[in-house]
Amino acid sequence: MEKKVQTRREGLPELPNLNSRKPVLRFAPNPNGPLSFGHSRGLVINGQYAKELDGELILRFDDTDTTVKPPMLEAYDSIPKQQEWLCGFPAHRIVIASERMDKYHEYATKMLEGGFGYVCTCSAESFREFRVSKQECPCRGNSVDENLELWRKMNDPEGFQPGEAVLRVKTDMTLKNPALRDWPAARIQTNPHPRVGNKWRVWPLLDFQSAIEDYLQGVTHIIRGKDLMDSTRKQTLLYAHFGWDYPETIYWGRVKVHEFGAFSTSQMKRDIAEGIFDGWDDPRLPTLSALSRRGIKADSLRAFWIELGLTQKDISVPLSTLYSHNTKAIDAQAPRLAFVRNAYPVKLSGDFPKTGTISSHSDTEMTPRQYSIDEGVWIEEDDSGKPIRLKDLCDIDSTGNVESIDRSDKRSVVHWVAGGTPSKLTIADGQEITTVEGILEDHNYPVGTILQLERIGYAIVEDDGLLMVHD
RNA sequence: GCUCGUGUAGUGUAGUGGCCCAUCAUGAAGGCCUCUCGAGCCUUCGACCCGGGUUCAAAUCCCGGCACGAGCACCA
Repeated sequence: MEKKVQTRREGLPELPNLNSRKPVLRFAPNPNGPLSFGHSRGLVINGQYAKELDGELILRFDDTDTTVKPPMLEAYDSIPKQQEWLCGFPAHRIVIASERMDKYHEYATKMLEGGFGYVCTCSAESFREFRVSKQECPCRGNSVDENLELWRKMNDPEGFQPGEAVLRVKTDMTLKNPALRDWPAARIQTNPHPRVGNKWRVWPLLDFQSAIEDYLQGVTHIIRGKDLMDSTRKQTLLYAHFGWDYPETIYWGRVKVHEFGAFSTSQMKRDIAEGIFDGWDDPRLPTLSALSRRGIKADSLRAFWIELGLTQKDISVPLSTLYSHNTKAIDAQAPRLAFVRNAYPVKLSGDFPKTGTISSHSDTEMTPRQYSIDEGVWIEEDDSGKPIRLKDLCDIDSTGNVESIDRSDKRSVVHWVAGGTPSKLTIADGQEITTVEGILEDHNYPVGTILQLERIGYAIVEDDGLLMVHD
């Protein structure tokens, strides 16, 4: 009897409702800081579809909140670079919401003129009561002219102040889902925007800004977290008012990575300012710059997210899954080198080859390492005091007497360094960071080379030592 | 509380009524190879949340539980 072979879908699922179009996708981060691991999912998935289906990827800066999540100017430069690093191609279009404010105002006005939006002067608290009790608020009955006048007052510095008025989309106060009842579309913010200053006073909220921009850009497919499901429903109601068709929408569930605790961009920003972390690329942080510095390849992140796919399940994955992809990406190019932790000197006596070469990689062609032994070698303290085999050299007893050149028994094989240079290995393990002193075999590899430290794991060469990549 | 969503091996994932006593990866255990606790190769372990129903046939459809998650912001 033959074993039945099953066909298994590889890669991302087919994009629904494509109808032989070229898809237009978008990824819309808030530029209140550089990109993190969490953002990489949106970038990888949207980017991958755009690439595979010869479509377009729009990188959009959703920077319409100057109060809670004020934009960070450097992020407008760093995000496109990181996007290109991660996706392997630059975004086809870059859209900056704060530069598109005239459009959002235009459509806000159209909404008021069309009678499906209104300016609400209720307080947030009293509107919450209306929402819960399914009652219409008094402002809902404003005439178009009244609304246009109130809208003018929202935009007038002499008029409403922040919190005194908000623009709402008229849906239906009796909708089953409370989140959808006459949702807010824009509010007044007087903090200056780092890019456009005080040019605008009324700023759209995400659901309105994103909905209008997706329409203007011709987005065909929106792929995003399922926490935004209600956003889709709100925006669909707005699209219906305008007579537009909402893009096809796909969701993914929440991903928790155990090793990355709860990091938020704003919290990281505070902690860096306070000196708890060295910078955005501190190896303890889950930012893309930190991951890249730690030797995680863009290919590995792509493979990781594509493997997780697009299910709506909330999942929890260990970082070792990402590391396993990364090992495949780096192993063939990682020269082997010895780093002796807590170096312990051993004086060798007897006959052994004082100079020679050792392979740098058992599976690939790579320039071999050369060694030259004066009178002794360094081994790890943990390996001392017992008969051992110095890898690729000889068997010795606990005192350093050479017993055999060929491997004579099953004693453990340990790595060693002749000469070498004091160095340190930095290991970031979640929030913990430790440094191990040791002796590193001499080498000429430039900064950025990923090595495999024998019996330890992969590490990347930095200016002032080694940074652990992973086991 | 209301609303929405999800439940396949330890962790992820394939599977949309029969090809499934369920795929692949990772993990764990063992072996081979290799003078690394690396890579590669081989073997083994291990799952359809529970209860009903529809059907000749259900992981797949329906109903009810249960569990978990998210939304109900003048954040994104």
